[in-house]
Amino acid sequence: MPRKFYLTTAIDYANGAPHLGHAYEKVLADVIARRQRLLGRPTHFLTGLDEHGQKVQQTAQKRGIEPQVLVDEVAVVFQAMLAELNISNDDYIRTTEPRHQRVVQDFLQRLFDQGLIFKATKSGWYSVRQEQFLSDKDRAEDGSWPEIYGEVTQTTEENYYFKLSQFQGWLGEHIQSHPDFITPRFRRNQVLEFLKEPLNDLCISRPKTRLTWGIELPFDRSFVTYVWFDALTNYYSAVMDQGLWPADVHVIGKDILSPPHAVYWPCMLKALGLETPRQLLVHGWWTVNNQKASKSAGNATDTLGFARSHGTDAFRYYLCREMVVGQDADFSPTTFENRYKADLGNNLGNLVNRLLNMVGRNYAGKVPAPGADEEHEQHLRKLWSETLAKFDEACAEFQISHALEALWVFVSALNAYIETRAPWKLAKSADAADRARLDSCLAYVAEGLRLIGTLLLPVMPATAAKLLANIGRPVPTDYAGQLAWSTVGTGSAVAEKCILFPPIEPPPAPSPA
RNA sequence: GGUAGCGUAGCUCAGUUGGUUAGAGCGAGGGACUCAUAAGCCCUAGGUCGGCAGUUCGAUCCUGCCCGCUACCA
Repeated sequence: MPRKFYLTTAIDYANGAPHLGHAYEKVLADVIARRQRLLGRPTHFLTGLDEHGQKVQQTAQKRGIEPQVLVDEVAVVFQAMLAELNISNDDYIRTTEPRHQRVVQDFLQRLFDQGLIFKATKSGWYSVRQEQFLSDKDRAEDGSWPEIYGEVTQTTEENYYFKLSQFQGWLGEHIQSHPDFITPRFRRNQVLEFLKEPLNDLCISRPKTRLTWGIELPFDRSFVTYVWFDALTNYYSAVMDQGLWPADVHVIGKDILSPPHAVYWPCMLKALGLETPRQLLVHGWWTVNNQKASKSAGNATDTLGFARSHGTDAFRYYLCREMVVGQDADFSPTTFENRYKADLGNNLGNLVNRLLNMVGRNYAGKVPAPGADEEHEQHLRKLWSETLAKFDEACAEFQISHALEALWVFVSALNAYIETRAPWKLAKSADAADRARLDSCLAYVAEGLRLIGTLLLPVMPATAAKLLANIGRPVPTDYAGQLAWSTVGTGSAVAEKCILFPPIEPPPAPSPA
């Protein structure tokens, strides 16, 4: 039994509604997870919710409810999004759960006992409104404090710190000697750049006088731990009893790469004598219509509506196809509809229907055995092996968009192959050689579609399964033996008609924003 | 201000370890066909490969400078 492949997304912060960024990260991780499972690798896929902290406490206060009540509500909403996107996570961790809090406190106590957590006094400028210390870089040009900070006063506060600086040398070497630790490569360079400056020790606490909604420090109950020792620990706390550590991949956004995931987390683990995760997969951000997605504009949440209007799988396809992992990408209704109509409806969906109709008409709905093996057929088989190689290579680097691009070259080739063979003409011929060509044409398109559907299972699980069902093939649970060109489809009973991607009338255009 | 990178057809981008005609997809125009979700297929884009200078027999790909943009950092 191979060791399980363990991957995670970042846990979402329980303040606000799910938006495109949340959705994308889950879809990307889900595609990786589903593909690993199909490749025969037992997989554990974790996502979850980060529920402590100031903003949650404040929001709860404003609404006059307990923070726990608030996060229980938020958890329902976020989990509903996972269900809607057909995310196959095996577990969902919430940082208010005892199983998590226990581990966080254990971590803190162990580091405290080792002398790696110490208490220090910090004095400086403090914004009461923002409840945070300010530094000189927060000042306006003229040296004054910007309006958003409200009253700013000199304050002195005691807090606990983690001796992060002690691990700087080790971390630099670790990143140097593990070139794949941070993917894509240019993100890694940014972290190395960051490490050229000396690290400060990390403040890990807040006094309860300022913040109560958090996990208490086990060695000083008048403080709670703040942000990273709580949030990052979820990756470990969720699986510590299952022998899954270290994680193979943490899927994260570029905003939390440096320093949290690339610096704090590895150093925390090192200090605790635990292994570091194998890889951080860093994705970019989405813009919407080339504008920064913002809560106030609501544009980032509106995009989730496409999953409902065009189907979850079309939405998943679009996200995967449009974003080059690592880069930022733009979500626009126009490109969404173009992809839906062209890639999905016209190229793929229509191809399926072409096949079904012709098999129904000429072979009573049973896929024929291939007959002629001529240049066109040989070319198609060769193209498939090239496509598969490219697809695999791209997926190994998590470049799902490139993988799909390569696969669609093959989709187009099947459409072109039909034109070349012109089965509607072959069907009228009395020549036995033409009959053999017709056999091959439909057998080959059916086989091509089987392979396409199989490869698409991680990206569009339901649609790919529907495709396979409509061409009379079972849905594989393992890729072994499923991805090579074959004749397994011979004799399969195909459906009469199948519209995988029905035309969607665009909603009446609202007045342009 | 520092570091890295980018600037290629209307749009989104690929590419050339320097070498005869610089590519793809989408959009747009044209054509032949009809199995199909009015889908699919074929043909057409002549774009100073950001600007200037240099290295070279020869640069879009190398070097320098300039302009514009982006990311990370300060």
